[in-house]
Amino acid sequence: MKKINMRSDCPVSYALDFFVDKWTFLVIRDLIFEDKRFFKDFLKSKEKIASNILSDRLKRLESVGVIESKVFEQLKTQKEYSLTQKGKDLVPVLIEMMLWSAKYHDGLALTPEFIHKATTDRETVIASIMARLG
Amino acid sequence: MKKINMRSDCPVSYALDFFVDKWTFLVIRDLIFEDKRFFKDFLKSKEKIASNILSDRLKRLESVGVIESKVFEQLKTQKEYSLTQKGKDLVPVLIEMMLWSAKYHDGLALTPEFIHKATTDRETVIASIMARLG
DNA sequence: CTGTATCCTTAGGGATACTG
DNA sequence: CAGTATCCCTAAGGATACAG
Repeated sequence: MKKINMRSDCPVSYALDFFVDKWTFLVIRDLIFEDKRFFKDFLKSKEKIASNILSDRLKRLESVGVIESKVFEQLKTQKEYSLTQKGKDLVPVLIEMMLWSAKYHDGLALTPEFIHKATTDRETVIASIMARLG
Repeated sequence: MKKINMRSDCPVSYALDFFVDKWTFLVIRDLIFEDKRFFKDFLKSKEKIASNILSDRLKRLESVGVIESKVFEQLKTQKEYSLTQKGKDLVPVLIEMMLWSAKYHDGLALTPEFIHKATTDRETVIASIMARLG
């Protein structure tokens, strides 16, 4: 499992050490915006994560307390993943990343409505996402 | 030079493709919070970036329009690096990363005052950083 | 379906010597 | 001092087969 080496006490560096890889944040994105909960759901994301990598990242995210998993009651062979509070608190980071990307690159999958709303009424947008996540 | 492969039209993925490496964001951090401007300044940051990597990242950041460089008039052998608007617009992303890190990890180099101020009066904090950057 | 294991390739990056 | 070039090593991660 990918392990974290803390390079300094800088809070930026700390965050980077956590998510500087190609996949961690995409799994979190899927949990926040795509309502994905099962292994197979994450596998289907358009960036095409390999199953071994997904397995590794889910384990690591759980080990650092960003997600949690429980047996899915309707079908005991499946595990259901969800965000912890620590994970939900990444919403503002995601939002800022998205707004920056949208500002400087055309053709990304973001509606003008969302961009406008998130820019002018950021707190409300974040609050409503948080509410949806429970 | 490290090249960017865009994996999808997702704005999160887009941002990740840009800064998913150990150094890019630290260079930006140094420009925003440490007022570093010269090659040797970045070399001195506590995470100890190697000169070849720094060289690569500065070139790439300039090529994607996040920083710009100009000959330093007082000493023509030096180049002075600074953030473009696109670079300055990363301030909110940095701030959110820092707050998340501070919330979930003790001992990071952030004052409680800053954390409090940035949490309760985010817009003002961002505005004052932006103002300082010019 | 949920993962795990294996194999293999490549990219990232550390160390360091070097040039203008 | 500002960078560049080289060498080399390791870790990240694709492909894929497989197990419960």
